[in-house]
Amino acid sequence: MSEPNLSTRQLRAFVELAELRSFTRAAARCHLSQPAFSALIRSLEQAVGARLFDRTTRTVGLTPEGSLFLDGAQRLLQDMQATVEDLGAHVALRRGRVSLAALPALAAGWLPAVLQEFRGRYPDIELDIADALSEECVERVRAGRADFALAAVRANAPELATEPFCTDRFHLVCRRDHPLAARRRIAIGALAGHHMVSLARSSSVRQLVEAALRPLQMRSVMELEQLSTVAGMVRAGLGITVVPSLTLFHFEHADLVTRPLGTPALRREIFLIRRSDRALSSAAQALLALVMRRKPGPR
Amino acid sequence: MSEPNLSTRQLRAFVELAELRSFTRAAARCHLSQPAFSALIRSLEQAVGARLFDRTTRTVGLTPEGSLFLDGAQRLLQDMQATVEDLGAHVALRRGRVSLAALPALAAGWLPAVLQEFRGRYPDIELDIADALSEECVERVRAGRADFALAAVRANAPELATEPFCTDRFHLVCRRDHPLAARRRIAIGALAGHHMVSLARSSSVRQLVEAALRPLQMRSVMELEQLSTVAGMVRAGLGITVVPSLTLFHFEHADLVTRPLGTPALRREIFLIRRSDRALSSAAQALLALVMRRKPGPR
DNA sequence: CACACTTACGATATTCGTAAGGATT
DNA sequence: AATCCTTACGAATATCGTAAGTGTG
Repeated sequence: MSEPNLSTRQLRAFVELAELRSFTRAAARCHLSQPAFSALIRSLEQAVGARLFDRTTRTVGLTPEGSLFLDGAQRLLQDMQATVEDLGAHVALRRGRVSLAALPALAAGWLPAVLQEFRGRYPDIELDIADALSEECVERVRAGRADFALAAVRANAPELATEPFCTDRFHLVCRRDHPLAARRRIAIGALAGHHMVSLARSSSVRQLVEAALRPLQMRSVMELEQLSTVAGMVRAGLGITVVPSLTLFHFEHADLVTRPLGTPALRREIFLIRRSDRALSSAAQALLALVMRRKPGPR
Repeated sequence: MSEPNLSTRQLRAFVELAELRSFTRAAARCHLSQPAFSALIRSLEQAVGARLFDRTTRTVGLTPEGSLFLDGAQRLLQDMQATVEDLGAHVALRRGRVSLAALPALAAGWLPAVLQEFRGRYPDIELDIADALSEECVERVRAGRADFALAAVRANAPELATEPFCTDRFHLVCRRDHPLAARRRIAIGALAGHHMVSLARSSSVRQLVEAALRPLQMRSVMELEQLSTVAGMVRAGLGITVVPSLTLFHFEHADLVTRPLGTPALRREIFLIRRSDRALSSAAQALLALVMRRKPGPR
């Protein structure tokens, strides 16, 4: 009853014929022989159940019903073209949106250069970046608010997939004039007895550091929130600290030195979290590809 | 480049699959075998140049691009259906508009019953009726402001076609106590010497009456605009008048009698005027058919 | 008779359904 | 093993182009 089977070819043929008022010329524009074009128009008229053209052998003109249909046909063609082009723009990465959640350590130090390259390549794709702690990163992916995430924990929800992304070595940071600064590699035990400046106990870095140092205990524990504060403390000679390599940019200062920690190396793992039940959009795929290609190497 | 050839079948298949998330069930709804349905979806994906579904063997879901396209596909289908239905409504005379221009004599006396029948049959078709003198009737058709017209003149424009519609006998109207009222048929010559009440010289009725009576001259000529005024004058005994039969309803009064005039009958012809270069809309065709069927017979 | 659309018809392409294949639960 | 989608393939259908037909100026 209400399921006419029309094709864009029919509609385009109709519009061309309405404008050119000549089967011969309209057929040429549609790259069809004139009889085939004639049949196409006939099939359209049959599909919509109305005679759309009055053909005398000498002249072709729209019927009143045809005039009525012309508006709709043009609108439909335009809408269809716009819809398909919009889709194409997304596929071709000329448009779109990608959302990424990442640990602040990654978001501040490593990510900006990646995003700059991404924006240079796909200037019209919107970037939605969240710097969040690992748990919130995972939650954002789970809730669909992020296409994928880089976090320091594995996801345990069934609809989420976790894969290793990179490893992050722990480093000792101390003043250049500190005794430990003389060594190139430092074993964990060497930290014993030194004053430590540390982040708040809730921070994942702190938890990982504590776990790595165990059973060593820290001396003069602090509860700082910001790594830049830690850096200030260390620079002032209040102690040493241990941080993952991705955060070392906070400590780039002439008075400070950084040394890899542990043999074998002490490290934490960063994971890539994504939904397993939903494909990534083209834009997200593109960002993911770039992220993987510019993955930080082991340092 | 920008001419994707989509069909409504593809769009409908796409929407069904997006909703049912099952090739098997969606194929059934589309009355297709499952492999044929699968091919249909594949052809759509190829046409728009994007993968729209993610198929694992166990589950089917839209890709992000597919979600994007779903809105457009649904909108397109709905618009197409509405457009075709609107066209169908016009063809089926459930909707539309017809414009008719007719002489006041026809518009007042004969037309109302015709329109009433038309409206009874096609209650939702808008009627645009103009009562106008013959020249304006023709002009309205020429300008496209009327689909067709009933007038007392032939059209001479090349894009207009004129065909006879009906003939309109002239009648004498006089008081019942007038000497002429005694006769059943009255020759033209019998009018000589009687006082005449007449319309303005510009009226077509007046011109036709004068031509018909020639070389007889009228006595006590008046310049009235309205036939109802003429009727009043005749009733008052100021004279007799001659009018075409279609206007006789103005003179239906107990004191008045009407008599056919002339042997052979004195008559004017009413013509149907329409454009020859443009077809009539379905609504106009329907009204025309009814008008022809209820054509006034010779009286 | 020249032009423009329609009809006729054989050739080509597309689309269909059945049957077999492959992957996942 | 059962389910679901894809691939394979012969058959039915649709569409195409050439050529002949028809009506009009």
